[in-house]
Amino acid sequence: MEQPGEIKKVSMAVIKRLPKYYKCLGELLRKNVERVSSQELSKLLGFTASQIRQDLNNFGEFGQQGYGYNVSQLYNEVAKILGLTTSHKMVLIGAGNLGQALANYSGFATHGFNIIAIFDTNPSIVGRKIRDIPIYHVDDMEYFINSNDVDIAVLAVPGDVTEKIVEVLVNTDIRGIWNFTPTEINVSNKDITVENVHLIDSLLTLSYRINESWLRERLLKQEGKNTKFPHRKKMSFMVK
Amino acid sequence: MEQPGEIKKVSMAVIKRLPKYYKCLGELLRKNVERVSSQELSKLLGFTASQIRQDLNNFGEFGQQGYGYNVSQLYNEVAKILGLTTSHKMVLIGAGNLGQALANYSGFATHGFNIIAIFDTNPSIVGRKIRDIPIYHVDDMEYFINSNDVDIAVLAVPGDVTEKIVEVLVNTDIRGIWNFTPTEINVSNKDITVENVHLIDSLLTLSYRINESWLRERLLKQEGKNTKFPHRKKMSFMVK
DNA sequence: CCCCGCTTGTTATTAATTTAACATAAATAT
DNA sequence: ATATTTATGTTAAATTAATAACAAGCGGGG
Repeated sequence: MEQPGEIKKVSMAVIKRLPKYYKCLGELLRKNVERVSSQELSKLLGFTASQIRQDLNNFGEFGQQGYGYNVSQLYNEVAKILGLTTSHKMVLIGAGNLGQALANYSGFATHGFNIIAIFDTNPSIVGRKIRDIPIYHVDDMEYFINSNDVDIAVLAVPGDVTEKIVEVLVNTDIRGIWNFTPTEINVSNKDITVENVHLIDSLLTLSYRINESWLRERLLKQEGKNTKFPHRKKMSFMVK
Repeated sequence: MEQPGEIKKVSMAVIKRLPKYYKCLGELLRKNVERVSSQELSKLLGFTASQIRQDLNNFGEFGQQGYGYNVSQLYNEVAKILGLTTSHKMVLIGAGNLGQALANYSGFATHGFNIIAIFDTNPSIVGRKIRDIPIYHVDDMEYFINSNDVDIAVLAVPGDVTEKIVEVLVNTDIRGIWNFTPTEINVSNKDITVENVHLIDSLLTLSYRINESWLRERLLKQEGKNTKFPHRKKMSFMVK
């Protein structure tokens, strides 16, 4: 069933839960809680105890029967899994509204993610600083990234220049792109990981769920799924 | 199998894809493409044609055999499903870095989401405006929301005041909360929908995936899953 | 020292989601 | 007209994820 050297792929569903574990364990640690069972975690997180045990077993055996998990140890293990043992250097690209907000936000640094430079094209801000972080011209970005061991590029530029920036980034040693632009990024055949933050999608999802109750009524009125929407009776000609 | 009046619940997996359909169809519409098949959509979106047909059939029969979908009609249907036929009034709570960035972002308005007021407690900004949007004191929020038919509250306050704000919001006619704070919101037994945007989670997920290759090596070195981490040999006593 | 209860890691079961298959109907070409 | 192609809506199969079940190991108490 399982080849000796083969490692089972961790599903995205599990990966998405890892930050929740990490944050929850961090809180327990700050409260000086020493041990925790999967059942206790279940109550705190809202996942089933079974799921928690199975999630963690993707990465190792961190607990002990009859005891549970040592909070401090498990926290450290999850931190390792998430790659938080070393700090990460980031550059921020785009110092518009969102970019400035990200630059000013101190929450990332507490987890070891530090913005060490900002890049923009606007001559009125290039040369200035945000919270001691220097703003350079985008033209200097490629050189800077390669010579400063930057891990992550935070992309907060307008959608229409995304492609141009990505073209530059794929020629650098960057490992990940945190993409706040509305443009989807496809980096094929490169070992660059992309994480998209599409705020509009999130808002539209919220809108759907707000609208859902009304939608149900509409569907009911139509007698369920068997309603036809014959959108055209006849069409003289058609453009491909 | 299916009761006459019963409506099958639309899964979250489907809902999360709706914005992608909406955006893709919008682009086709702007390019004056008149018709599109599930196969063509498949290429554009990266989902299988089968999945697209099944997703859409959750809401009705919008296509025609041998023809495909009329782009304009399908776009309008998806817009209806997402609740985008009427515009939405939003209030922004918290005019810090992120709040200001959100207030300045014009992208929401193009989809009919308008921030009509901002609330904060900082006396140095209360009374001022951002892009013509007035900033009021949080104390006036409850009254404002109820008397102005506000649909959505955008929450961009520090995590430690989230609870206080939510306590006020549940007493209003608000329909949805778009939560940018790191604090999870649980509105039990209320018809308020919450959408969380946890940026830190997103960053940690990115970090995991960047770290993944290294992690695989580590797991391999340990000979897969059979490695024990005996975290304690002996423990004299224990604090619950 | 030994038993009892607790809690893990893992296997089995169930549920959900995705993909494939196909019967059917419209559109186009002959 | 008629045949052929196209592409849907829907049912079936396969895959993936979540939950439940349980054997085995550790801790605590007598």
